[in-house]
Amino acid sequence: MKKKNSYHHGNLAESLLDAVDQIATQFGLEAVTLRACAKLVGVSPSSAFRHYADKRALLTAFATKALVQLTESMSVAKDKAYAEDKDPFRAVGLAYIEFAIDKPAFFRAMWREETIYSNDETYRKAANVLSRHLTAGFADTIKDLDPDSLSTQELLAWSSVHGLANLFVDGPVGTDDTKKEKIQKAQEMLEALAHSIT
Amino acid sequence: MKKKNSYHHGNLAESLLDAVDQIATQFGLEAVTLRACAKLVGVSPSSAFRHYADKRALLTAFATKALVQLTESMSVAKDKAYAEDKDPFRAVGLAYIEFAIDKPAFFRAMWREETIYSNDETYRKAANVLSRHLTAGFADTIKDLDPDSLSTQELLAWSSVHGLANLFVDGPVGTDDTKKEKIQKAQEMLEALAHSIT
DNA sequence: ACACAATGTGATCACTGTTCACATTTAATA
DNA sequence: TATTAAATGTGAACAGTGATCACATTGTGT
Repeated sequence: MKKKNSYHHGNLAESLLDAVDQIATQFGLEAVTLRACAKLVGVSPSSAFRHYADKRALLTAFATKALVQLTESMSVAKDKAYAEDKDPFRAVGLAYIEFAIDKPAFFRAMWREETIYSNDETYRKAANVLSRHLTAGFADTIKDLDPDSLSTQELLAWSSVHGLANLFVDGPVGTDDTKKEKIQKAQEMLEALAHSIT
Repeated sequence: MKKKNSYHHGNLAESLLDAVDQIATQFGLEAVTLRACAKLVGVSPSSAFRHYADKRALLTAFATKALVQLTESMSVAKDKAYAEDKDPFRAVGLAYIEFAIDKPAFFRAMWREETIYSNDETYRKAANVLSRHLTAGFADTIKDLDPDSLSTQELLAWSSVHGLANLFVDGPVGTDDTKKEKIQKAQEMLEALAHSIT
């Protein structure tokens, strides 16, 4: 990770994203400051603008990274489910919720329209990929006629999973629960949901 | 609404909440500024601190107001459903989603842990009342053994509704839809959900 | 009528995002 | 290799932000 000890940093764009993660994880997304990120990376505040037009652009890149990571998590979970001959639907749904629990900073940033440029091209592309992987994860349990538009079943599945993740991260559900207890609740919900969908 | 034209405003605490609503609705929650609120109300910036310890305290009050309003909306919808001999479950769920569509600023502020004092007493009280009304709205269609803890069915119901509301407000679902189209999707989802719960 | 609590003000502080002329380094070209 | 151009980092500045505090004004209870 560390490069030259001299004038040029070498990997500033990526390092700034790490700084955002670190600060957001520790103090919350609202506490993320360009200056704090710069200081954490060991660089002057203004240097950030060589890589990101805006603070908002930086957060957009961060949100994009979150989308990619979540997609990856779901993909892994799905493959694993297939390999172990388990239900991919439950696995993918659980991966979604687990991501939110494990990386709340990323999860929160992902869809926060007001703090990112949601029209940014790479962001939109990542969002589309995620959407595809979501429906693909459901593909074996849900009849999907049109892969480009969400069916009602898919919408129900996504909404439930997304809703529970949000209730865990920002809402009043599971506040005093351990991670295991949360996972337990999530599994129960997915169970009930699976019955209504299959 | 307008009071004296003199030194004392007369209703500053409440007026500031209106200002938050107005600014957040027009420019987004992130654009809400103490100074902008004060200016909108026609008062000096520092006067806000006589009524709210913090900017965060102001936003907490705003979130509390949102909780109360949503509770009221669901309550009305439930009563209406009973009066018209319709399914209260669908009515309450739809009210939740419709609130998010109609008042995104309130909806967003409601659960944003990072920008409010979620331990504030009146906030917690309002959150509890909402939680009760939610489960009460489901009461006729969902068997509820323990009214103090959410059953799996209730959790699924709340998650779905909350998730779709979030996907509409901040996420990638229904971005180009009219309100009617969103409502339509919501009803379809609730329909599918009702089948799995009853 | 008077004192006192409540409420609003203006000046001021540290901090934020952002800009810009400038410094330093790397890469490309001759 | 020597020289130039592009990329990248810097420091000083700017207006706008939340917050504080002594002070000004008004309302209330005795």
